[in-house]
Amino acid sequence: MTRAKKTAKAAARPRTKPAEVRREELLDAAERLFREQGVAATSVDEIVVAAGVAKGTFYLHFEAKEKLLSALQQRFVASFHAALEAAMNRRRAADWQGRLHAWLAAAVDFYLDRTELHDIVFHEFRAEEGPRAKHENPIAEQLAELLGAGTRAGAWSVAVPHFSAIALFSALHGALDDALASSPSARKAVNRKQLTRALDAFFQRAVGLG
Amino acid sequence: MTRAKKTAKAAARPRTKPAEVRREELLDAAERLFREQGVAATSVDEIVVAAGVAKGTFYLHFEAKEKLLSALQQRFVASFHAALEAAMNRRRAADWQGRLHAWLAAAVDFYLDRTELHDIVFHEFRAEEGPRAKHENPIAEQLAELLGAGTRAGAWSVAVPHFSAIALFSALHGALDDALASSPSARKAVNRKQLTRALDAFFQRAVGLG
Amino acid sequence: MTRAKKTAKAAARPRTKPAEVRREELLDAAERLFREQGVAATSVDEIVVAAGVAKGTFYLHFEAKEKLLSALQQRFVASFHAALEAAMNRRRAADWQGRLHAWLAAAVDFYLDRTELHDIVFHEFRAEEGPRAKHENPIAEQLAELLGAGTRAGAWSVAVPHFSAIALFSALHGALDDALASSPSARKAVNRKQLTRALDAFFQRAVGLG
Amino acid sequence: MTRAKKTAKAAARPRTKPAEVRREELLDAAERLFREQGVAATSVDEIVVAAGVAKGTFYLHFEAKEKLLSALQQRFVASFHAALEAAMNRRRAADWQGRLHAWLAAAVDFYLDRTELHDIVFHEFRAEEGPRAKHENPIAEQLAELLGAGTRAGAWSVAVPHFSAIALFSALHGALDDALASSPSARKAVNRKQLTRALDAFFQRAVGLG
DNA sequence: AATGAATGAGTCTTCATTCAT
DNA sequence: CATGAATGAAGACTCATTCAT
Repeated sequence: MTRAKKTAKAAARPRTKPAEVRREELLDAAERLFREQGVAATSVDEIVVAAGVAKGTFYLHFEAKEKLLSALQQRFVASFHAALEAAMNRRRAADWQGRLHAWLAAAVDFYLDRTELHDIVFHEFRAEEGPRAKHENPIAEQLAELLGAGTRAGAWSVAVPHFSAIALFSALHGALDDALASSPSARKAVNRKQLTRALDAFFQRAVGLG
Repeated sequence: MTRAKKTAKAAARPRTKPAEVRREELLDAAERLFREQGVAATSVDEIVVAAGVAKGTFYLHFEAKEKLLSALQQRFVASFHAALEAAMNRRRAADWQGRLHAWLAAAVDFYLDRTELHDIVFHEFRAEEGPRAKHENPIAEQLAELLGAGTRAGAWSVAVPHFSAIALFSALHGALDDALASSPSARKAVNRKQLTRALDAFFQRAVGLG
Repeated sequence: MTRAKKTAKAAARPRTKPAEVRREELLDAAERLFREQGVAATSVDEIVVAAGVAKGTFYLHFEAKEKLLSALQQRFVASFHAALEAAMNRRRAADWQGRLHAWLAAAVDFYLDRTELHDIVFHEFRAEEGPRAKHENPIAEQLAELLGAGTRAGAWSVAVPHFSAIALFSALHGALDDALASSPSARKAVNRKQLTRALDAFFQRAVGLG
Repeated sequence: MTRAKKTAKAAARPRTKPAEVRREELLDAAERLFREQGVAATSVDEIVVAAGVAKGTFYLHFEAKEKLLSALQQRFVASFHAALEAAMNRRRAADWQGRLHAWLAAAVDFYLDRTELHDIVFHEFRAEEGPRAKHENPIAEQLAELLGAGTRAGAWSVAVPHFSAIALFSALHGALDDALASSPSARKAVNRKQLTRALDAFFQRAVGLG
């Protein structure tokens, strides 16, 4: 009840910003820190300092640290999804193989360019809504749709698109992780061409074109 | 709590045990707790209580909580590995398809019967020797060997066994996770038969037999 | 949340009200919340939401949360005082015993009907102007006047009215608290008749009529 | 998981003490601080500093700050009770009036010598076990027993000892509070003799000897 | 080998109050 | 009169690890 004291500090600050902007700034700051040090190792304190706001402001925009993580996850998935969609749409609608390849290539790129965030957002996140909440992986669903449509169009044959999509998405993920783990520090040195080619072959076989 | 009341309580306790035994007991206690509540939610305190030893004893056997987790991981992987090996060896050496199927079926069983531990040991574990330590996944390597040998024997054709093994292992893992996430609470109700069949088909295609 | 969406919502609201009205609304909202959850557990935020005003408006009417509590106290005491005055005045001026009894009976009723508020306003309030500010208890003073007047009129004998009033007021308060604490949940089940009779006897003796 | 750093500090400290001693030290430190600044204004941090232990040690002995307060309450009540018992027992068993007077005089003394603690322990304490937990006031019960025994012995007449005891205890409490509040800062200047005499008279009438 | 009292840095979260609009 | 985004000090509590016995 007695918190009246204050210390005059920074002079000119644009005190108030649209909620969306502030929220995004917080998200950006957190993303960077999470990338650099991991989620658990990053405190709310660090986030607010990085975002240039007071502690309380954080809780004005996120109920808890965990909710920020969820938001980050959604943001990441949404942009991943959009990138893949865009890549696919650069091919003709009827070019099924082209679309599949485009999807794959874009996924490899996106993943390799955002490794840490990907991990953070998908692995380091547990808790909330009990164990094993269906993440409702929209990326895999996107692939499933492609697989289903291609099958219906006679471009290839996939019996259970959802299943194959999940399996392929996981395979992709695993292969990339492995490649990353193998190239010690020169993370960027991973041979994308080669990797993409191998995955392409794997996908081809999976859709029955091997 | 007073120094004097020491003799009265629990007279006959085998105060000191061989290091290996104690270590194993700690591992067991931790495994159970991790399974029940997750790693982060389990404190060293709870572990020692469950193992019936004093706090300090923990640090006699493990440098840190993290090391216990590594040990648990190794223990898990080793038994997983052994189970798969055994399953494969129940087939004739020349029965490549049989061995592949046996490996897969055993993996599905092992995984579904030990879900939480698997997660804990593979997902919830980060840190230690920087990000992305090569997990040196022995399970995938085991599969890689099978794939390689089968290829050399002309049973199927897999160009880069290590790559395919990682991809298939990941696909397996992802498919199981997805299945588990979809069957709300009836976790055990996952249709193993059906799942195994789908995975079998996926594996077949992957090795070029689709 | 965006600046633009301001006109759409709740069209006709009487944005500005006379200070007194707003103040009273804030007091009402706070009273309800304090009753339901206690003072400490009620935040200014909750109060303004309940009163339907903005945070800043609170501080337009009260210097601090503490001041609101004081105001609530005064309001409570004033209405308590008025209720007792009214009850007494329903008896003839010369009917001293009747007036004393009326005072007592009204006090019991008022107290039992407003237990939580009473507590909040009298117990849960500390701080402000150092410890032990003279509460300037007007209720006790009202009783003191009655005791003094009755003594001067020869209806009974009380040597030091202020002292006896304080003591009797406290006794009343204590007895009611005890009765309330004893009747677990059926707070309203307290036997008012019986309690009033016992207090009556106690008061009689205290004024020398036992 | 990474809290290994340490700063060498104070050299010779008697690190470990019997739990009871530590607990008592914590209680003492808290009592002093509570007296000086009030319960709410005293942080656990301050308490541990005053007690010369680390933060964690506090929680080794008390589940929460609130529990410390309960413990303090019990300690206070117990010593209050004992002081009154001792005072009474300095009179002959048959000297009922003497015992009643002794109880009263001792209560006045104890109270006036420990005002702040008394307040803290009885007022500033709320919460826990729902509102209005029966404090099971042992002091009042002690008085009730005396009143009952005296009545049975024919020394005076009190119809419902428990009721009268509560009322008298409250009257005592209220009168002392009022006296304290009236003597602005010279708290110790309260005229004990006079106060005790007035209370004595009040008690006399209450037991039917007025 | 074993003990367990002690440590203390670190974490998240709350909330009364201010002030630019 | 009114708003509500922003503040930031303060608080309670946790827990991996150490070390004297």
